[in-house]
Amino acid sequence: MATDDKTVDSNDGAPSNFIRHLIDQDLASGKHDGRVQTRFPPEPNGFLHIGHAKSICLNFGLAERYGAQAAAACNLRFDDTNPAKEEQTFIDAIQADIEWLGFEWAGDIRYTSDYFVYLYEFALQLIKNGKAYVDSLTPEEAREYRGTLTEPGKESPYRNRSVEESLDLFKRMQAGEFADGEHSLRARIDMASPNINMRDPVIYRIRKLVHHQTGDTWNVYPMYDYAHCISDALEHVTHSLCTLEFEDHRPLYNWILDNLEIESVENACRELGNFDDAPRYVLPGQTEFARLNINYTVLSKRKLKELVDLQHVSGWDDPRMPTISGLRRRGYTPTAIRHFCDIIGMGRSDSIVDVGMLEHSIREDLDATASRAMCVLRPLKVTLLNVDADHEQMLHLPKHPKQDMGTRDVPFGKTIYIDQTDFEEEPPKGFKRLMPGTEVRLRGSYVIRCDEIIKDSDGNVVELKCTVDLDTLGKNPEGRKVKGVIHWVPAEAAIEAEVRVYDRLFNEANPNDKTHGDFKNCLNPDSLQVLTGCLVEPSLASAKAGDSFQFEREGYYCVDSKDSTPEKPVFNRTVSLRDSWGKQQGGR
RNA sequence: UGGGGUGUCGCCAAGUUGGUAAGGCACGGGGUUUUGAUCCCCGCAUGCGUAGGUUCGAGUCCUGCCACCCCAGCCA
Repeated sequence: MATDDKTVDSNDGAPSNFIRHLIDQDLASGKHDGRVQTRFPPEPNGFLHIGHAKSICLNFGLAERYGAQAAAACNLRFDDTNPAKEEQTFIDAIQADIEWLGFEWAGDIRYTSDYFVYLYEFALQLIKNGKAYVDSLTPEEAREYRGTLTEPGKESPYRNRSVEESLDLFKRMQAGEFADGEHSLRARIDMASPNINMRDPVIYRIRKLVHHQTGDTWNVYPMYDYAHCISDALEHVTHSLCTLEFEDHRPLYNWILDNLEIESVENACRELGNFDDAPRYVLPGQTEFARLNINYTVLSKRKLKELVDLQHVSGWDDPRMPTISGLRRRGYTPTAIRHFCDIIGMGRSDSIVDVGMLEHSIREDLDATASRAMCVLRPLKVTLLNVDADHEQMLHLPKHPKQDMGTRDVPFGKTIYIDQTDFEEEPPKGFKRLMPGTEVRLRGSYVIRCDEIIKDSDGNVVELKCTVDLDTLGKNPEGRKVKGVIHWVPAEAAIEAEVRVYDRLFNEANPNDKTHGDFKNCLNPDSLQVLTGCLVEPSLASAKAGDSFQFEREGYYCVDSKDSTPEKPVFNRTVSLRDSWGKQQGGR
């Protein structure tokens, strides 16, 4: 372990970052008494995507990293303050995704709604202390009073309403006496603040809805800015990490906590069992980092939801989606996703990560772990002239070229299939596969020579007749070099399969760029190519849903977890192999 | 003269008291190879948005300028 290495941690290869520096400083100064408490706070209004994975890896990763030297842990808290948009199904999916990624949250799952009673009591306290008031402006009026980016806002005529009246109105708001939008609870801060978030922000609104966790208990629901900081405080979080767009909210985050009676927050935290062993109570602090952007994809819940709703994809878990569940179904592994999150780093500048980084991560993992197999995508029949029709020979091919993963059986006989693209009657320069009169190696088998081409009436090549050099199994032919190696499957034993070849969902590097108009204009019409009649080697008969393989010379594929059956197997292409030949030929 | 941020290689990104630009991806060139894969070598910023200043010395300090991002939901 290179202890003198300042930039790269030998544990995971992740570069250091400003958040780790911050925590190191806080640990050194004793600010939080040696504790590191983070939290991952998703709103259950959609599926998690790779951008959330960055946050998950950050928050849970920090807990893992500092677990040895500090009392470090990461909570999972569903930020469920808006019953209009949230659903239990999303809660279940989010939980499953985090577990799949291999992270463990501390203790029970938390919900902001667990704290509704405290939040309500604190609101009463703010009102009593003159820090909040019930406003009765309509939402439209409130917008007008708020001012603009360059002009200050105006104070609401209800701003100086008595504490008693606000108290009464707020209680009646919760009692259900008013309709949505009739009143709101606002923090009394500064309508002239250059930071719009500080212009008496609404902290409670009326929402007469059934909540997925609390049912019909509440008629008022807290706003994010109010609920989030307090929830962090109640969980005794030390470092509250969020994305850059919340930077302007930090003053409000601090204002709320600073204007609450600290003993009451402390007591609530203790009551919840989150402040038992720490030597003293310390308020959390917010730190922001840049959210993830990846080219050729879109990472906004709103846009992903739109693709699902408009059926441009089959669902949140469509293998083309950058959601955790989509990537999982595509064949991505937790290892690859976590490695990706490590290598992209953590910064504060807006950036767009090359999707090649993601592809590199999964290739790296699958190259090391996936069993090899042969699959012919576009079959071309090959009859071996000097092999008897009843010839039966079992070949035992290694599952992996470098690691000892055992072998797989592939029968060899008179008739086989190769891929149409591995034969060219008029080959381009540099082509080293099968050509008329030339030889090529059948992977794991013999060298064959093409003697005859059979075509149909349209001139299409439909069959090749070849001769086998019987003295080339496991050894090179004498006196000559055979450069090409192509994959094949036995005609009799091969299994027919459907292969779904996925490509990037968008054709433009930045679908979010307004110059393209709506992002859906950038959709790649060829993002899914369904190939039927593909032939896979018989060893794949035992493949289970989700199993990954490298189809040699093609790419990494996995058994589709939804549509594949033993009778009709379906494979998804996770990612192609790197292809310098294809690139040289002008392919992507 | 609204506020808050960010600018280091094509893309990410280290760079912690100023001491003479890590690493990864991509790309290019070689080698090994029964996967045109993997793997292994080599190459890839006299330069850190820009113009000045301080200093023996600046990506790191100071000043001005420029570009880009975020904020006017009773969304998060």
